[in-house]
Amino acid sequence: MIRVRFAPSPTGDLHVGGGRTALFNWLFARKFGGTFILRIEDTDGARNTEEAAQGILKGLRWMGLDWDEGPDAGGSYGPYFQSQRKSIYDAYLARLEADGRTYVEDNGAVRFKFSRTAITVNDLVCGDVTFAPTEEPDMTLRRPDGSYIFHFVNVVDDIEMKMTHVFRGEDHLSNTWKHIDLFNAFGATPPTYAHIPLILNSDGSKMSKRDEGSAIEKSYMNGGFLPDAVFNYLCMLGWTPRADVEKLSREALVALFEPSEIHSSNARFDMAKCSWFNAQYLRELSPEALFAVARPFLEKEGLVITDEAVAAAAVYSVKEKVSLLTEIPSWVHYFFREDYVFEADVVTKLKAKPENVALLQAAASALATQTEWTEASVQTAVEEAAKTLSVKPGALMPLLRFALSGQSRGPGVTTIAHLIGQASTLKRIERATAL
RNA sequence: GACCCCUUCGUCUAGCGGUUAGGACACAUCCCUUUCACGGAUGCGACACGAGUUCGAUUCUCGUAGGGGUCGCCA
Repeated sequence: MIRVRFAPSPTGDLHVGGGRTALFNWLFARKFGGTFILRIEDTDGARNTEEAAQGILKGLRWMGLDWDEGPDAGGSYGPYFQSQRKSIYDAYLARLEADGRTYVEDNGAVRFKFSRTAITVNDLVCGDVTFAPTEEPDMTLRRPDGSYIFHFVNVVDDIEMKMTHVFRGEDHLSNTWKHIDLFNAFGATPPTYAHIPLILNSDGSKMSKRDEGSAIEKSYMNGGFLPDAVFNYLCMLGWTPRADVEKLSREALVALFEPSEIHSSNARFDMAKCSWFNAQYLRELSPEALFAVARPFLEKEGLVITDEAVAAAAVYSVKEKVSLLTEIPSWVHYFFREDYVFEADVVTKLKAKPENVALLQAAASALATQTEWTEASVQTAVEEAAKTLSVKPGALMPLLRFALSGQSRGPGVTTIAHLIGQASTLKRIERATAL
């Protein structure tokens, strides 16, 4: 039975690297019917916070990485907060002490006597990596205040929680021999490791908090991304599924996941490609689904939604023009208010030719006579007006767009007119001619 | 400083001794088009360097350079 875990330390927001580590563990568990455990490594009381822990859970849930054991999920190997497992660590430390593998410093810190033998890490990604007998000082297991150090609790919990595989960042590879030394000291079999490459900034430097795309909540949840898109993109960073396309569903990704295919070289983060994935997922959303995810971003920009059907249709009309949900408000704001601002170049274009006012008034006259108000009837009215004026409809459409939206880009003019209604359409044209 | 991992277009990558070195994103051009987009087509563009091994190296070996990581009483 496969058991894997994601073991974050709640010192800050969920990082994109952590999110991907959790993602690979999750894929592995789901593919092989294993158990995905979430363990909070909060042994450093000075740096850990409850908010950070909650933030991590929130981020994981948003990404759709559900855990089978852990906080809020329970399980037979809890508690899943290391801060609540002190008695277990005390018992394990006692075993080491009984075997003469530890010694106490003057100030009370407890150290582990390394075996100082060559240790080989059999890694699913990096292959066999052998570390020569170490010359490093013995490592500390317990601080003078009685609290435990990461390496120790990490190993003890992996033994206690019966982990079979450990997918973690490559930054841990250099320390893995220490963990194996500990497993050996306990007479336990180490799990199979898979150290995944790190995610770097676009310039190749180390990605850390504050860098673009580094924080799940700030960059993605609040940045207008869809969970599926982020999930898909992160999979492509360090792993190439054997498929002929890159856009793949969660189900497909789970089915395709193969640990040995994970790359061993670091990957640079590319926000443009991540956004491209988002655009792809955005476009396949239904009007209702798109409106549901876009709504918070609309309201955040102060747009007041009075008619949900119209609002949903308005949002849907621009779905192929945006990549991120955060871009939607600027594309649809005029659907929600009459006092929209005319963009500078629009005003310029409207005033460029004196006859524009007459053209708009002619269009308004034709529009005013329509007894039913559909996209087709709007189209008909504009064509009639154009015919009367001996111009092409194409000469009228841009002007109407400027008048109805104050912008030079957007959905089809007939779509805009239909959605805002006949009265508003006529009022907006009048307002534009008065500029 | 020591040790570990890594190195194909700008980016993510395919490739597992013989290929016109393929794809995706980005970028450029064209088509479509009432705008902006979408979509379609085309183009631009890479094997870090140096030795070996071999009939033949992007591919195997070694070295160099470069990037990343670890060496905490952080995780």
